[in-house]
Parts: sequence; C-alpha cells; structure tokens
Amino acid sequence: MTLEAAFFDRPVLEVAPDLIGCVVVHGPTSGIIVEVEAYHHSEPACHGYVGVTPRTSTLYGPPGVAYVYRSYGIHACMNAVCEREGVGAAVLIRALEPLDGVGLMRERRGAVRDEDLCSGPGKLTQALGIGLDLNGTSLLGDGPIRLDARPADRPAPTVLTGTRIGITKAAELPWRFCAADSPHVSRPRLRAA
DNA sequence: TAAACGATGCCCT
DNA sequence: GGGCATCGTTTAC
Repeated sequence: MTLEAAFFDRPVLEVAPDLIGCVVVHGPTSGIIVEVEAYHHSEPACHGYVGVTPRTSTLYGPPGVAYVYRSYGIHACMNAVCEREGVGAAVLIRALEPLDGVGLMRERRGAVRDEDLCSGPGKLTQALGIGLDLNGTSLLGDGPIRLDARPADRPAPTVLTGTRIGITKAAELPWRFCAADSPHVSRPRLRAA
C-alpha cells in the first residue's frame, strides 16, 4: 500500500524510524528501506538551515515529495520531504535491501557484492535509476517514485538509533535509524545500544 | 569571478 | 579500517 501525505505530515523524527521496512519503487526496481537519517531546518547539518534557496526550495515544499540533490559533485541522494509545507524537514534514504529488478541494479552498479548494490545514499539512487530530474516529484503514487508501506509478509524490523554519517555540524544528534541485523546498511555499522 | 566545501564511494592497506 | 579523488553549489570577495 502506498504511503499517504498524512504519513509524511508528521514530526520528521517520527517519520524517519517509521520508514524502516517500507519499500521504495522506481520502475522495475525496488528495495526495502534499512537505513535513514532525519534532517530539520533548525539544525546546521540540514541543507535547509540557510533558509529557502533555489537548491532548498523542494525541501520547503509540501510533504510526500522527493528532494533529490547532488552530493560531492557526483552522486545523487534522495530524501522524502516531511512535516507541513514551509517547515523544511526531510528524511534521507541511506540504504536499501534490494527487492525487485536486481539484475538491472547489477547492470547499473557494475560488479559489486549484492549487499553493496544499495548500501549507501549515492549507491541506491544509481541502482534504482533515480536522478536529479526527479527532484520535486511526488512519492504518493502519482509520480515516478513510490513509497509503499511494509509488505504484510515481512516482520516488523527492530530499529536501532545512532548518529548521522558524513557530517561535521550537529554530528552528535542521534538522528540515524537503521534495521538491526541488516547486512545491507551503509559502511559504518551501528552497534546495538 | 574565484575559492571552499561537502548528507560519498572506491580503492588501497 | 582509512585516505583520497571529484566537481557542482554555495558563499565570499
């Protein structure tokens, strides 16, 4: 079942852990979310900290929309915009467990272990074919990318909490969430608390 | 117009 | 587990 706007129109720290176990679908490829990070305009690690700019306008738009930005000049990273329009909050999708279209993912990603097909924010956008052109598109079922609730046949994951990765500002905030015991999370593993 | 800076990934030890 | 390539966007003159 596709997630609705009301799911995203909540505090970003509630939405982020709830996204663990949900499914990202783009074309023939899809994956289970196993790692996310929350970002909010009130803290300096967030792109929206500087306010509304051409780059962050999507972040300040309505919830349930994809915020796709370029990272380190090369990679694309995908977020789901949260909270009320105008707030400036989003959840960064950091890692997936590949579900459908694994052959196509291998084709796009090259020769890597299957655990590494989507084990990072730049990797998963490459594997699913998500580019900057999808910035601002809806995630609610009426756009190219869809976010579905956890499949009924999958057990509810145990969610671990930790600090965000690759940032220098507000690095101490425990705003990273990942599925316990998943081999598909990005590099620095999270210990059980 | 120019310089600095990453919400990273890859290859090497 | 750690260091470095890489280049668009942002911010400062």
